[in-house]
Amino acid sequence: MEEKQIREELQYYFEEELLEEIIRKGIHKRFSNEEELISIGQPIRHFPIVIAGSLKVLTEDPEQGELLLYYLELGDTCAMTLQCCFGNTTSRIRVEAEGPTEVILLPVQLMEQWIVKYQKWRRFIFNSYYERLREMLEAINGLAFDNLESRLEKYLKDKALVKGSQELKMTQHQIAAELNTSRVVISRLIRKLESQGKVAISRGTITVLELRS
DNA sequence: ACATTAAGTGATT
DNA sequence: AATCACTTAATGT
Repeated sequence: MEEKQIREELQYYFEEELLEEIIRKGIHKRFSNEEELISIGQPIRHFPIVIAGSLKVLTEDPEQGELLLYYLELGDTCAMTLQCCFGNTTSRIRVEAEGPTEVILLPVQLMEQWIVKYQKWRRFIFNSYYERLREMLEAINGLAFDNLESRLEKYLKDKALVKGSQELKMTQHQIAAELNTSRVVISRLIRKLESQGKVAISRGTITVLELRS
């Protein structure tokens, strides 16, 4: 993607001068599907702004597996990463490309400068915090109040929206991992959804038939 | 044809 | 809802 396109994607979020700085100081990078941007325990030097595709953010426990928290799409940035910029702590989360994705990586030192310098940046950051917190709450609500069946349903619909396609090319094993459950359980629930006409299944792909959220 | 990997299932906790 | 143990089916070499 060229500079001109980057401007187009981001111009609604930032003022001209800031946009200029983002383009000049940011590193434009492409990631392929499943590629890892940030892993747990890693010190953060850059933070990402998504300009195409999407990222997924997960927590992980070496013993207990992983859990999907939320997605980052166009114009989103990662609150957990922002936290690391201020606190100088290491990452508590893992970030991975969901399909081919393009991001702009900005050095963390710019964060504090820009907070002071640009009003729009300030708003952008606070807004990001709010959005991420809201999504996280949603994830917690799911864990606390939903059974696995409705969690799975939400997960599939969400995934279809993020991917922009109801054809999900992924194994039940992968689905199970992101919901932190076992493949066998997913297999049974998915067959149930199939019998309800909500999804269609074949080896390696699952098609979400009812796309309404 | 054979090996590997994905998915389905009954029984048990 | 998790785990085990096993089967069946699809795909790769």
